[in-house]
Amino acid sequence: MTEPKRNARIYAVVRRIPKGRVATYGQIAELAGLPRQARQVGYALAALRDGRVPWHRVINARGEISPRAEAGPDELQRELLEREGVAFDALGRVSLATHRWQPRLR
DNA sequence: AACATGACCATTA
DNA sequence: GTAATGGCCATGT
Repeated sequence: MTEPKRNARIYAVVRRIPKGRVATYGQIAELAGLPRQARQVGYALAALRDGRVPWHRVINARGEISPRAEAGPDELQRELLEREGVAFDALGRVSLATHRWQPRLR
């Protein structure tokens, strides 16, 4: 219960991202019903301890892997994405136009 | 309570 | 393309 429901909502959205696709923090925030709260998404993912959530599919609006304090997870994230077929350019960026997850309306 | 920090973003110049 | 600015808000000191 140290965990707010808001986070669970965010995790639920991240879990819907299909393999081989990526989503931005702002996109997740909006889909989770928390518009303009992209930072809270990043915070929620940083606090994440649930291994069922594909956190690596969430990148920033520039198409880059957001740099963390420690350099370890960054490379892991890139490797996981490449393994799913997500391509990075020479500058370490993903083409959002190509790989961005576009959920269908309901 | 104030203040700083953080896996962010859109807008403007 | 870069830089500055405002918005957002949980968490820790």
